[in-house]
Amino acid sequence: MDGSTTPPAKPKRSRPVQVADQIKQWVVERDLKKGDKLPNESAMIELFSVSKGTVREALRILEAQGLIVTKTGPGGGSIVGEVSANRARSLLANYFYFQDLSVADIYQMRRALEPELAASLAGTLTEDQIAELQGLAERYPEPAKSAEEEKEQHIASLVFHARLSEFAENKLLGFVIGFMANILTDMTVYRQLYDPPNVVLWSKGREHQLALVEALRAGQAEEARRIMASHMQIAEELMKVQEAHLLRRFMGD
Amino acid sequence: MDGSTTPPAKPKRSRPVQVADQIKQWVVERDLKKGDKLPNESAMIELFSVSKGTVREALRILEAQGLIVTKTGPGGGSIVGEVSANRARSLLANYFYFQDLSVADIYQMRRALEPELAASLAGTLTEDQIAELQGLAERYPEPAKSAEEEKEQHIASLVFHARLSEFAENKLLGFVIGFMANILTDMTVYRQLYDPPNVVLWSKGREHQLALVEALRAGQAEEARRIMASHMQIAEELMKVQEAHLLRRFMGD
DNA sequence: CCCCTTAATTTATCATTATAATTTTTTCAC
DNA sequence: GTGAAAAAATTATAATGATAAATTAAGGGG
Repeated sequence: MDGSTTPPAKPKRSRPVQVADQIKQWVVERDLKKGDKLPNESAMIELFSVSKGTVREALRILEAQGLIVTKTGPGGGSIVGEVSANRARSLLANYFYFQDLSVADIYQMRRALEPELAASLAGTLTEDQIAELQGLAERYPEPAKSAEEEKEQHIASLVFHARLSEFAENKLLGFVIGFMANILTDMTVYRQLYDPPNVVLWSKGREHQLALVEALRAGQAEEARRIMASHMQIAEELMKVQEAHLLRRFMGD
Repeated sequence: MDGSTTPPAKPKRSRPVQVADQIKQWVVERDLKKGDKLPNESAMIELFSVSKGTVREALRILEAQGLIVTKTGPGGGSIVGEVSANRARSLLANYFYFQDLSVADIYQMRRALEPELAASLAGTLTEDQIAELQGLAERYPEPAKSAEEEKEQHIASLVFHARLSEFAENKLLGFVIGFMANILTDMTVYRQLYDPPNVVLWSKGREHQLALVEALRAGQAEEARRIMASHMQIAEELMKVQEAHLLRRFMGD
């Protein structure tokens, strides 16, 4: 009798999910990298002894997670595809769709992280990167004349921060900051325009960004940290006027 | 009216992906909440004019993202299911699988965030929560006698931090800290045991946790922040001896 | 009233066929 | 020989139908 051969603890997992897990395992065991090929559909059908539909559902699962990319044609099939930052942000945004984040929550994080990023970036950027940041910071030399224009400027400012986060050597730090910039951009794009432009805050924000670029170029870590810290205060004041709850949408890809 | 209003710019998206997007839109438009039912398979086949296989692949995509849960039987079908923290962590871990995080990276984040969490938690916890934390902190009253035992203690300490993160009112802050605790736990479970127990560091770590619980109970935010900050220094020293690169695995669910 | 069996409903899986998209190979003009 | 167009081969994509499995509800003794 083979009564002791415990049928796995979770018979609840559907076959497509099981197959998806097997494929993942297959990839990890062989330490496959970004472009490496997986067996084609018919091979997987034999390999896992399941039907075509099941294999396809498994492949869609892995595709949804960003782990594979599938192409038709000769030499086609599925290949390992590293998860893009964009996809990771979308998937994470789905989680926070249900969590009721507030502007205050996001700024509590930004206050803690953005100065840290600024400090760790000081002196590590190439001249090209510095120039790009400077270009972003200088993009709107005049104060906003309308609420619409202020919105544009606000988004441009967030692009500055997003770009900065991509330069981070610490990928975790970079991802989290970029994710927040994304949320705030999203929120800004879809918000109602009811606030008059605040010229004073705009002006301070711009000065901060330019000063920050200088500090980064000069490799002054602590100065960069200090500037970013006050910049966060300004930015928070600009956002605080908006409603407290947000992110009631699914993000795109 | 039929759906011919959108033959959009991207014919590259496969039909299952398109259907998945349509379902998401369907859900968002109606502002459906956690347990709400979606149309069943055959209804969707009619609704979107696609085959059964296509609908099922779309459902697997949404399921993989944690957005729906599907059950068989009468009254079964798919329902909206809020994305669990666990699933979100898994999906994000897939991203960092390709990113080569180091222990130093994680601790740069922890140094910035854990003290902030501690401070914001001071005075906000119930007596039950405090008691639970104290129980976790007191779990190993004796220094580790073997490397194996130290590993257990280390993991217990991470459980303490993970639990703390769940109490956070700021869900973003809580998620990120919990995610890091997860990675470190994972890393600790699978690492080689080659370091002798470090009694001094262990002792300091334990004192920190107990003192932290006291500060949280007393509502002393700045004291809590200070304690957590030094605790992070200790913890980092304990981890630094391990290899710099990690997370070369897919996480479970 | 309770427990067991049966039925009804819905998803899960499999099998087969046809179609679409790509790439490779061949062919043919020059 | 070269190069471009046509044909063939390969692979995923999509549709359809049939059967299995799971779950709930209903019915029928006891």
